This record gives sequence, C-alpha cells and structure tokens, in this order.
Amino acid sequence: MAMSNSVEIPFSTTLLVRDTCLCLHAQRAARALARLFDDALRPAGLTNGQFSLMMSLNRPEPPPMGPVASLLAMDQTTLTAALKPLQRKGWVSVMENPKDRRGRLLALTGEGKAVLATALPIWKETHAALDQKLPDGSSARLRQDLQTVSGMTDETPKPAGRRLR
Amino acid sequence: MAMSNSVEIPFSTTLLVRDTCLCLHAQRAARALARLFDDALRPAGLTNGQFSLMMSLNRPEPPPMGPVASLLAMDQTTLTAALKPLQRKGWVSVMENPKDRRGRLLALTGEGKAVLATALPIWKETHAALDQKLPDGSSARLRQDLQTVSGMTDETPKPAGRRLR
DNA sequence: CCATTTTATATTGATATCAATCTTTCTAGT
DNA sequence: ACTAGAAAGATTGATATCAATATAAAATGG
Repeated sequence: MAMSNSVEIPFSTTLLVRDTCLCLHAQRAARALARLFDDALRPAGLTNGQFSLMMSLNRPEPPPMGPVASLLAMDQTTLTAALKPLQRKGWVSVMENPKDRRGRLLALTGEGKAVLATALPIWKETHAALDQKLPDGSSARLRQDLQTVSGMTDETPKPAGRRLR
Repeated sequence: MAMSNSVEIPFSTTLLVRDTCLCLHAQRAARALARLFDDALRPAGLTNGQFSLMMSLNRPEPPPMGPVASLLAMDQTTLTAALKPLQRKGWVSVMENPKDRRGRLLALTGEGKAVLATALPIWKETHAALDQKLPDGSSARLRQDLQTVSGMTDETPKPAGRRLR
C-alpha cells in the first residue's frame, strides 16, 4: 500500500473542473430553473416537465412517442414513465395508432387542455420575470447556445446510424 | 360538455413556448450533456453527476453536506441519496463531525481518489471535444450565462431569510 | 440552566432519468 | 408468402430529484 498518494488530484485541478465543466453548469442551471418553474406551476398542479410535455402535445394531430421524446431530448423510456401520472390524472390519452399498431398516439384530453390553459399565464409571468432579471440580451443568447448544445450531441452518425441513444 | 373548446390553446402559442422557454431548453441541454458525459465516463464507472460530486469533494478539508449541496445547486436530500451508492462502493466516506455532531464531513477514500484520477483524462478529452464542436466563443459565454441563471434563483431574500429551498 | 428556535441531516413517497432487455409489429429481400 | 432485420414501445432495475416531514444537536434568550 502507500500507493493511494500516487493518485492525488491537485486542488487546482478540482477548481478548474468546477469552473469550466459545461455539463456541471448545465445540470446546476437546469436544477435551478426546474425548481423555479416547479414552484410557480405548483398551484396549477404541474411540474415544469409535465408542462413542457403537455404543451408539446398541443398540436393539430396526435404525435407518436418517438418524435415527442426527440423533441424533449429525453429517452423514450423516460417518456413512457412520464406519461403514466398524466394518464392517471386523465390529462393525456395514449391510444394505439391504427396505421401502425406498434405505435401510440398521444393527445391531451379536454381536462388536460384546461389544466394547460390554467398553467399558461403562470408560465408567461414566470418567464417574463426571469427574462427581466437576466442581463440585456442574455436570454436569447442563452436559448440559442442551449439549442446548439442540445442539437450537437445526437448528431454523431454511429455505425448503424441510430441517433438517439 | 361542449365546454372543452373554450380552453383551446392555439398551436402558435405552443410553438412560441417550445421555442422560447428557457427552462425547457435548459432541461434538454442538461439531458443531452448528461448522456454525453455518462457515455464517456462509463468505462471509469462514474456518471456525470458522480464525477462532479466526487470532484467537489477533492479538497484539503472534508466539507459538510450543506455547502456541497449548494455548490451543486441540488437539494440536500438529493445529496444524501446521491452519496449512498458512492459510500457502498467505498469511494466516499461520510463521518460525523466531531465539532458539530449534527453534521457530516465528506471525503474521498483512497480508492475514490483513484477512480477520480481515472476519470479525469476522460473528462478532459470529452470536454475538449465539446468545446471544439461549439462555435468560437460559445463555450465561455454559455458557461457564464448558465452561472448567472443558477445564481439568480436562490437570491430571493425570502421573509425569514432562508436561501436554499 | 432551561425552553425555544434554528440548523444539519435523514426518511418517505412520488416522479424523472437512463441502460439493458423484451415483445410486437412492420418492412425488405427473396 | 416467408424470413431476417428494423422500428416502436414497454418493462425492469438502478440512480436522481425534490416536497414534506422527522430527528437530533447546537445556538439563543431569558
């Protein structure tokens, strides 16, 4: 033994990683924003994730699960799980696609639309307040940069060509 | 009945929310980056979160839990949970603080330091590759903006003055 | 010194997240 | 049509996340 000293990482390196790691900064900001919106949306009975998911289902035609998972940049299995509580509450309906019986079509129910309509003004206020607190053009720039990062990671043309995961 | 139409949210609104919501963009980017680093760090046996946590414990003096949770912008209860698997693996030690027996002091074990040392070059490569793929100054700017957002949300001097949650 | 309050952390319960794997169904090539 | 492979989701198991609440110990005021 006495080998454990040979793998010491200098404290300065730790500080460097802490300060520069984009992944860490993204996780922190995501957690902070999630709490901000979760708190604001709580009276409407929604979390930030549920709000985003339900909003993404508010379209003319019910989408299948795959594209929705892609849009939210989440694993397909995560989407399956996230739908469960929304189905239980009767806010989202998951039906078999008659054109392709492997697939599911996701739609908001009337009640789901009502809940979403309640949440919308809260989102507007919260987001406006957030924008205002950010320095001048930060908001648009940050949004743009985040989009770049999100889009970058699944563009690696893997051997067999599967993009997501 | 027939009331469900009164709460329809226009599709254009949905598109607006999707495109502008900073929270959604942050969640997506966070998920994408998490996957990127999780994949890269897998050979070292760490997730991105475990890497960040363990790196934050690499200091001269073992810190208590509160400051570490703050640093990572995570709930204290999340930190308690996140420590469990690391303790089980023998990479992190959690000991009672003799100066304040409510508190715990967190430290990397020798084995933990070794694991972290294995992961460090992977982090370096992955982060360098990420930086390179981002347009010119995006990386630094994004980091700065994310930090602003993270710092903003817990600065609301609540009635009794409690900052975190 | 004692009662109250505050602080630090743990526990519980619910949802979120993903890897690995499985089933079902569709599609292609023959 | 048949069969091999691909595609869409579901399930399982592990970790992550937070609200609500509980516990224990320190700090504080009288």
